[in-house]
Amino acid sequence: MTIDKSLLTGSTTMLILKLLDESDMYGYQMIEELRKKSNNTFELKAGTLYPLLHTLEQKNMLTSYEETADNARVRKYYSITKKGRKHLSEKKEEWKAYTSAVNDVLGGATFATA
Amino acid sequence: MTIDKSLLTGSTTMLILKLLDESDMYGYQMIEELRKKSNNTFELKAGTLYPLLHTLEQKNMLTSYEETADNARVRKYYSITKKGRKHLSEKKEEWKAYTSAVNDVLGGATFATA
DNA sequence: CTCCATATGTAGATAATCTATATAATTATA
DNA sequence: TATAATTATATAGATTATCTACATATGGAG
Repeated sequence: MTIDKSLLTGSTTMLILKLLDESDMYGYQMIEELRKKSNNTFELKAGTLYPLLHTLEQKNMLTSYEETADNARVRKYYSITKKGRKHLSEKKEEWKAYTSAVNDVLGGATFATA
Repeated sequence: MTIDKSLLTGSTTMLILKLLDESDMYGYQMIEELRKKSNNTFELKAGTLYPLLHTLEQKNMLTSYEETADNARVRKYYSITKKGRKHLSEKKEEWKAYTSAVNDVLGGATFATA
């Protein structure tokens, strides 16, 4: 298997797809969810997320629809597609291979469990 | 602890420092070592490595010296400094925190061990 | 002698993310 | 009720890491 060179910088895409694999969400909600699930490690910026969502939609990994919340505020929900799920699955494999390789260099099994 | 935003793209620096933490090496050797230790996952390019080594030397994380090999070829060896070791230690902590956070989002303990 | 591996290096391109800025509605606060 | 903070989406421009491509030169194999 070939590791995508952009995996390091591209892990944000994987995380977004993972969130949407669990349920449809709107942008602002993704930022909050990512922050919570990672124990405040990820503070994804709006300026990073929205262009990324637009790109993923163009690539047919996501579809979107607008929905009016109780308070009459309009939110844009995103839904993962079959193509998006396939991409997520591939990225997860790459992530495992990459972290495993880094841990090998950092000292093998002794490091990862330290 | 705050996670360095450039950790994703910056893991190459950590890996280079780790190699030099074990023994002095010259550039070409680092590429080979990284490839071997990672089971061919990392194919670091010369165009990535050499400018990176120069930058790390400027930042006093490394020092260098030239040595003539048996075959009369001159090699430029790099040695890690105290400052470099401190930086490596910090990067390793960030790496652990980051991968842990990603794995949390990807499904917690069930993912990492799957 | 020619080709390949070794060895170091720079320039320019690409891509991911960030900061800064913009807009606007809702909710909380004084 | 005015004002500030939060919610919500969006774009432009800057930064940075890495890559590809190119340049140079030596040593060893055929």
